[in-house]
Amino acid sequence: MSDIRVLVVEDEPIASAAHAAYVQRLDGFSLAGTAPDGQSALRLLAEFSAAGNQVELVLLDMNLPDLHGLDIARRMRSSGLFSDIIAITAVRELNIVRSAVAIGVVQYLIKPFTYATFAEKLTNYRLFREQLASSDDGKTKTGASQSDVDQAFASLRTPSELQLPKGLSVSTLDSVKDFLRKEDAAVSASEVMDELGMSRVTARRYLEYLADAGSVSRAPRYGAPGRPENEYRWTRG
Amino acid sequence: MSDIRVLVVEDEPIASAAHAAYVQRLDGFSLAGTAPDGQSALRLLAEFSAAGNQVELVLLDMNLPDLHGLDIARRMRSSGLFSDIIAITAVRELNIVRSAVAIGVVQYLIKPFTYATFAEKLTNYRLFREQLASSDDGKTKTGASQSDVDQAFASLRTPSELQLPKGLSVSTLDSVKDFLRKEDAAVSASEVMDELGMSRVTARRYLEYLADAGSVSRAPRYGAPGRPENEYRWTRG
DNA sequence: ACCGTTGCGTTCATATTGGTCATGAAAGGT
DNA sequence: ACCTTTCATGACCAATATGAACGCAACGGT
Repeated sequence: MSDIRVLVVEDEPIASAAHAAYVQRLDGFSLAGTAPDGQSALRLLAEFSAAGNQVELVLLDMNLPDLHGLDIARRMRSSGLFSDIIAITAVRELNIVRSAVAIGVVQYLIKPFTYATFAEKLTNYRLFREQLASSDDGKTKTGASQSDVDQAFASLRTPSELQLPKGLSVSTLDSVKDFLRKEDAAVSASEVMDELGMSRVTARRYLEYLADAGSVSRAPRYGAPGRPENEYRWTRG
Repeated sequence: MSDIRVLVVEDEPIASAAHAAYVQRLDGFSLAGTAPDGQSALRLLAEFSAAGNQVELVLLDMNLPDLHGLDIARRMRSSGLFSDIIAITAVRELNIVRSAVAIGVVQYLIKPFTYATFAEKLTNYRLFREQLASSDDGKTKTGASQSDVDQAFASLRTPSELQLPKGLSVSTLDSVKDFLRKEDAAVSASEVMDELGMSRVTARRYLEYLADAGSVSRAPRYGAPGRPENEYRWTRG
């Protein structure tokens, strides 16, 4: 099966490069191009489409200099471009999620996100496509059943857990990530301990994992007596 | 919360009446109208929209005398109508499912279906909307997290309790659900075991199923030595 | 410069629970 | 009655947060 062609739409150069690198790193996907704003994204999509080289998936940042992501999606649909869309946003507004779903957004990523989260969403999307393709290749004359469709939709939600190192759990990692995203400032292990009600050792283990994974930066905090305390700051996005 | 306004688009009079009756029978939904073909559906939608009375959900048959369902959906998007769509079809073609998803079809029903199946899909959709509304009503300053969004998508796409997985029984599930609803606080598997007199394994299996189905939230309970115990809290209703 | 003080980093054993498997009982079909 | 299927159970091993103990790095006086 050929790769899924992906267009990355993102105005910040650093984030754009990161997302592009993520795509190339993932099996089953290939990068079709990148666009820094809505106009060029629409132009690129039209060009690819005219060349019979349709982009199948768009990673669409919702906050762009010229157009809002929802507007871009609407214009895509108006001009007959029906690529699938994964929305990426930093704003935490759930009410735009519904509008997004209505125009065919299949997944929703909240910045900043780790590579693991990114890979999970795209892999789910690929599984969704593969299930649709495999159950309908003409061999069975019965065709698709309701449960086939349900199963395909189910793979589009998020059960595919990534491989974490021994000793770490998904839900705890999520708690820590959510807390770090919420705090703009750098936080120490003790602060995470107090806020989430876990032990210092546990908090530090997860922060250290995130630091190794590159999602957070780690720096010592000087000025107070005692051994310097590490502080962690979210850097993804 | 006000009802979700639904438009039924279906050419066969008998089926149309049945679907309309189904909608009226369901809590949380009200029937906005019915249309026998694509043209009148589009006209009705435009009229409602102009009257500030936008239809929020369209039950769209894919095989209509004048237009294919996909075409209707495309024209809706082109004319700025962004109601959500549940597709209904008798043809068993999975490859059009992907196109349908790209234009914002949120669910897919294959004819013939029972009322139970119908109710399941619409209820999932309603829960999806409610979750988006509740997590974003301005009370929490943290905003939405990735897991909130994931949860909402899960309830949209998880086939819920109609076909129970092997090993689960309806009556036991009801006991567990009743107990969870009664308790406002989060409960652990052990507490369910003690209270309902079942084994821990059984209690955990049902709680885990409800967590996957999106009816309860699951979070580890920190603070005590030993492996953290999961606690479950009812989130529906 | 040196040294005691301070408080976090790091390691390890421990306490509990999560998860799986084979078993047993009960229900349903033939 | 016998067989098949289904669901709950107990026992097992694996997983994961905790607390204590020790080491380490900067601060602040001497």
